[in-house]
Amino acid sequence: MSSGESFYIATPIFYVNDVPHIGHAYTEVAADVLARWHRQRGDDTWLLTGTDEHGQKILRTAVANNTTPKAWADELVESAWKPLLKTIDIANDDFIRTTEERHEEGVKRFMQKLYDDGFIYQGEFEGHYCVGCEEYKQPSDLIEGTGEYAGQQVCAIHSKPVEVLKETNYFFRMSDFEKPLLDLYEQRPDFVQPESVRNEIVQFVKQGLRDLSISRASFDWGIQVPWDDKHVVYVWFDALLNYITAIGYGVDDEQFERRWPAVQLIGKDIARFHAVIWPAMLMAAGLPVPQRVFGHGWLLVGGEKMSKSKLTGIAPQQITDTFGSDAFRYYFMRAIHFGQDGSFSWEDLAARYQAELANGFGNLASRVIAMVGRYFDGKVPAIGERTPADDEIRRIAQEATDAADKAIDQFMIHEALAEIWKLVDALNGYITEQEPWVLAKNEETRDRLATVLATAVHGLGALAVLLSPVIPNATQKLWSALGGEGEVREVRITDAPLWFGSGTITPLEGTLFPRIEHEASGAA
RNA sequence: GGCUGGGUAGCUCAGUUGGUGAGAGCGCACGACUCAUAAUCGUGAGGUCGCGGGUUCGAAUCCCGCCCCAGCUACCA
Repeated sequence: MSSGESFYIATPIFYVNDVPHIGHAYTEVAADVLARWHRQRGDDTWLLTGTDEHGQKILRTAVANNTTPKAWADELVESAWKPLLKTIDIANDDFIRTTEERHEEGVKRFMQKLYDDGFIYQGEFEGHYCVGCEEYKQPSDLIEGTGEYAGQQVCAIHSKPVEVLKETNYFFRMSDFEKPLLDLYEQRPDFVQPESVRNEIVQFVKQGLRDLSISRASFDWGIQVPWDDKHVVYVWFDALLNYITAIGYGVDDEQFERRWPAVQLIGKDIARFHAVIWPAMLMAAGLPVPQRVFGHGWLLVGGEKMSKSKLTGIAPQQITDTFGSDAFRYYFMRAIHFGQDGSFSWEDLAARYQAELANGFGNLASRVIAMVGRYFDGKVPAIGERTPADDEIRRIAQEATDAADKAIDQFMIHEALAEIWKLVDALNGYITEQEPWVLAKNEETRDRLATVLATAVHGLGALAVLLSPVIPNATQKLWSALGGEGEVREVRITDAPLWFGSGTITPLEGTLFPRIEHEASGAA
């Protein structure tokens, strides 16, 4: 694609009360890979992530921990969430917290506008309130009572009748947007992706939309409704707005115009909020809807959805401690068809690490670098007369670059990697067939040896550039070893197959991906 | 119940608008090679394409029914 375009990509913001697990990390890595790729394509790229810090749940846990919600959130942001980004090498451009002033002011501005324009009205929210749970229950959470409560609907947790309570709330006229939303899905089939998520959303909206209660008066940990200080904004309404408050909605028009609309990467479980409520809010405010909302699948552990409530959550650090962040990033991007659910297992992770990263890519770098060192004292030789085999390597490098770039455009990260890996395999095969160690035995084939090794070095350089968005650390090491100039992450993707470095090779310290001796499975 | 996906080699998965003997990677077996991280390269074995019907000259691919798995069915995020 052409360069210089704006590419603003946002991840969902973390609910601070959650415990970071590989699901969070997965979304972040995917967004980061896309962002890094676009940067290397020369696009005007911006990656946003952050934290969602309001709501009753946080207030409660803060109180339970004898602290204030703000202090509680501060603690979690510093101890859990920012470290997570570091653990997996996320190069985000901004980090927004919903307790920041820029966000709170933006939310108030947005609310006021919708209120002034008649999209918000006061109404009565009626719900089934369970005193035990201290919250409203959905009809589906209720069960038929037994014993003394026979015939009544009772809370499934406390087995006691729920009270029907009314609360005066502010409502957003979401029902007004049923038709516009359906038109949007119709006119822009790729607005919600992948197809499976889109179908769910379309079906849902076709069933009809109700207005949305967007304020709460029963607690105060949230952003005040500008015209009524007894109410705070419903957390989701507040949280969704981070995508625009972070880029200067209402205060920095230049920045806003430059970035918006965003590409939004989410887990499919929150597709409804991002593909229904969020665009409806934007339409009400007269703003463009996101460029695209992409809902990726879940990580399945042992065939089940990994979740916070079940104990299947795995901390990213468990993996990076053993395999490193590059391997973490590579594994999840390669092994899982982006958009679909994918299974995670320690066995698969270890197997792919070994077969693909260590034996495939890492070893390729080792053997090439070793031979240049041995046969040419580390000086990358000049290419002589080329044979069809040499040209074929160039062709594959070019093809991998084009195909990967195309795949990234469609968010098919796994496919981009598969395309790039064709070059890894081709180079390993090329070296085996050309037998440079045989050529080295005879002075008459010295020129041929030079051409073969130079071709291999150039291929490795292309790989360093192409894989940089996914495995930034190993590729930088390789790039430096090959004598590449500057930072590999600053080399244009399209220049990958055109790198014909002829400098001096500095042997790697150790290997790119060292073998990992057994007991790799930290958790059985 | 309704809706959305999925059920293809031991494992993880590809299979466009139906068409030459159903594919890849890993794993496994055998062979080649030795530059390299006991790495690499080649060859091979392995499948009633969930089940039962139907349409068709021909279906993993279309239609009907059924079974199994997962998710969604809105205001906790």
